[in-house]
Amino acid sequence: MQPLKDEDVGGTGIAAEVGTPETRKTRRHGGISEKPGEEVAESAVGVREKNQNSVEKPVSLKILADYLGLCPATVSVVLNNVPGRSIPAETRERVRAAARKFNYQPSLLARSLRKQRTFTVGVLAPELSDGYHTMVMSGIGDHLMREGYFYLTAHHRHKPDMIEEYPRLLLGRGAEGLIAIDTALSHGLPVPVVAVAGHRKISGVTNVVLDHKRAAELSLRHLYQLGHRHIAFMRGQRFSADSDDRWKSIVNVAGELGLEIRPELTIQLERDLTSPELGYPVVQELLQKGRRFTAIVSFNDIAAIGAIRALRDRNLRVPEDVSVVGFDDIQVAAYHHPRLTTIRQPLRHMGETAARILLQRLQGFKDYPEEFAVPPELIIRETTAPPNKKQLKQQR
Amino acid sequence: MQPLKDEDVGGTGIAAEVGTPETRKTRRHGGISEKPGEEVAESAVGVREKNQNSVEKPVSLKILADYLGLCPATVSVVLNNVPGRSIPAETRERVRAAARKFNYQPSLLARSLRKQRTFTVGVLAPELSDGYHTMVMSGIGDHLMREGYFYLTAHHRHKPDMIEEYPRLLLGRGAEGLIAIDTALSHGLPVPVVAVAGHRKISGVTNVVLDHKRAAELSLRHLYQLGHRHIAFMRGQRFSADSDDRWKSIVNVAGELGLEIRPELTIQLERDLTSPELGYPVVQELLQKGRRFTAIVSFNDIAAIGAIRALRDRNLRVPEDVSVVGFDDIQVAAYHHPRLTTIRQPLRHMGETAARILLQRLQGFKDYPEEFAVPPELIIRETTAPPNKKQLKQQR
DNA sequence: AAGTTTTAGACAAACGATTGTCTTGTGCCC
DNA sequence: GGGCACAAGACAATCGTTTGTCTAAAACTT
Repeated sequence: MQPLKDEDVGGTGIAAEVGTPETRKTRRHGGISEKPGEEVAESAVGVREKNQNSVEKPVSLKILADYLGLCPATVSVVLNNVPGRSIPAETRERVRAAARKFNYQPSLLARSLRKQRTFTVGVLAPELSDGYHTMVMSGIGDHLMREGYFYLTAHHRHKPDMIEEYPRLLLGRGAEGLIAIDTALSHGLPVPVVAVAGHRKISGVTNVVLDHKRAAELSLRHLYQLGHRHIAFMRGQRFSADSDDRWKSIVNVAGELGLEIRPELTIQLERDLTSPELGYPVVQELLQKGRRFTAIVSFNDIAAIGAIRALRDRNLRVPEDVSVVGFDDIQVAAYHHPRLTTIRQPLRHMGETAARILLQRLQGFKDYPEEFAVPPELIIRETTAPPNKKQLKQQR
Repeated sequence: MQPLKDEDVGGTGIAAEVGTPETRKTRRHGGISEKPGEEVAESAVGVREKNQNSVEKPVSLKILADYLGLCPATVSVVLNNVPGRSIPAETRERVRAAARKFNYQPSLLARSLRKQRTFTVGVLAPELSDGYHTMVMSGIGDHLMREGYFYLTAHHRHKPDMIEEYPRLLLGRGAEGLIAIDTALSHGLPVPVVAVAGHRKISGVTNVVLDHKRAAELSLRHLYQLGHRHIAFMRGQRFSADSDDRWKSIVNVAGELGLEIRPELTIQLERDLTSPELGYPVVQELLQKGRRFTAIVSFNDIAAIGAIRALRDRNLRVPEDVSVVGFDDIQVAAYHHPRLTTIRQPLRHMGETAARILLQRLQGFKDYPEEFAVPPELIIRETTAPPNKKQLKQQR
């Protein structure tokens, strides 16, 4: 940091002539001592405010400028390397040294206000605590932070009034764009929006979705090839944006394969749960009613785990008596007993994709796709096997 | 609320004469049509910017003021119900009606700059995707949103330079306080900080921690009472803030019970994983080395699930041959097979507590505790049972 | 009728940056 | 030595609010 000393000397020579000396004399130094050697004294407030250690209260541009005997604009110009301005290298270095010395951090708030850019986006999700949203958020967070963006999170628990209100609040907070996870937006917004697992087509909203057709093909073909013909299906909750698309694809593919979808073997999930309890009572009920089936296509892994528990509790073995296919491939799926056969949604990847598309749109990229489909993957583990002859015989 | 009506009546009579009509006429209307009935016409830009539907570009205070023929300050005063200002009820209503009509949303950015209050806090976590942080975040998010705060999230993957850098960035973004989850802060900050599962004592940082002593008592007593004497222990990863405290408590309680902690039965977790893979290879190794034990005290549920898988893969039954106690009580714990006996950490509650304490401190509450311990709970399920005689006999 | 109080707002100065325009002094050229 | 270009930075407006002060007119007082 010796340059500081040199500059002080040189600076004195030059700067003494710049502006009226009076101007400089009359400038106050905003609380920062001007003698280079002298450190800023901690105000001895005694017991109060003991938590103000290690990082000092932020220094503003103005204070820095006063200290340097420059005007704030010049300091700003130097620190931002604004092109087309002539500032001598010596002054530049002097400014940068001071900025380092006082650990100057520009107020992003003020800068955002001025530039009308916040480098902040809003993320809207129904919940924070379950695996699905969490993985997507993780992908989103990774990408955004890598690109120097921050994000505000809000969750709405599927309540329509909050789904209506939070986007507005987030925009008021300066969010330049929004990512909505599994959220039924009812209309567009004045900023770019990317929806993950959004089902509706809304102008201005890019949908990042799973390729549900392919997913249905993977799971149904798998069961079909194993020999299953009597399959129970779970439909997702109505509030879940994916439910409809996924169901349509299943119906579609079942038709192609010549598989029958029986109403009495179709479970409609209703409860807003993120624990296996979601799948337990509904399968239990199916069994109590004496329904016969050799496989279950679950809406997700969590429900599949609940379903398996319900089967076990009725002394049915998985996969010997009943096969189960999950959906999502959450982390515990591979460590469940038995290991879960499932359709992997590349959730983290979907989150990253959503973030990437949003940032592209923020950078003025106009030619964005209306929909972006991500391919699923069939992960065959231990919960699927050929149907049990005995079970089959009992049917019909 | 009837008083309001009275004012309306009284106000009308007074306010009709106020202000020169000329003043109001000559003001321009800043692009907003002045005829109350006439809606703002969508500028017909054709193909471009089709995403600007439903919510218009934000209207500023100035535009609203111009439209009303008032000055921005007055409008602000009305909308914020600033006390001690005399504005007739008629004008107030006129202002509010206009605000509703144009869906005025104050710029929180500008307001924050002016008031030096952002109602935003920063949340710092190692990861976003695992159950622990997710549950804590969920509690934090709930409380903050309930109180009208927003939060910025950052994750650092335990990298020290990021742990150093992000707090600064978050403060630059206007965070008024910080909640650090499982993060090894090295020093205080110029704002209130609450650490969840932080281990160090740092002035200005309130620690919200689990009562580890109690947790160790619950799990060890339980195993002890069942008859276990040869217990394997997992120590958490060194980067995990909880590891040390938890281990010390275990050592402590083991001493009180007269239980021996054998180095050859102690597993040191090293890998930075959030999947059951964390616990699989380490237990596998223990078994390969031929170590004898009748119970495992796992560092967390995820690792416990991996451990159980490793035991099974060596044809050891849980709990008949080996008992396993987890930690955390994550959602799948109750639905694992067998259902996991574990120590429940009230994670969501801890998150809420952290948020609550932070907000209290932000509101100037000085007398905050340095540490806040939350009691754990023993959840006995199916992975613990009395030790197997045969296993016992083989020992020693 | 003059003085005082109250009312209804306007005015202007912040908050902390960025950026287009102006000023002043210096160096250079012929 | 007069004109010109350029260097170095000051100045001022701006982003959208909030808030303390000020003013003109009206209303009340005696």
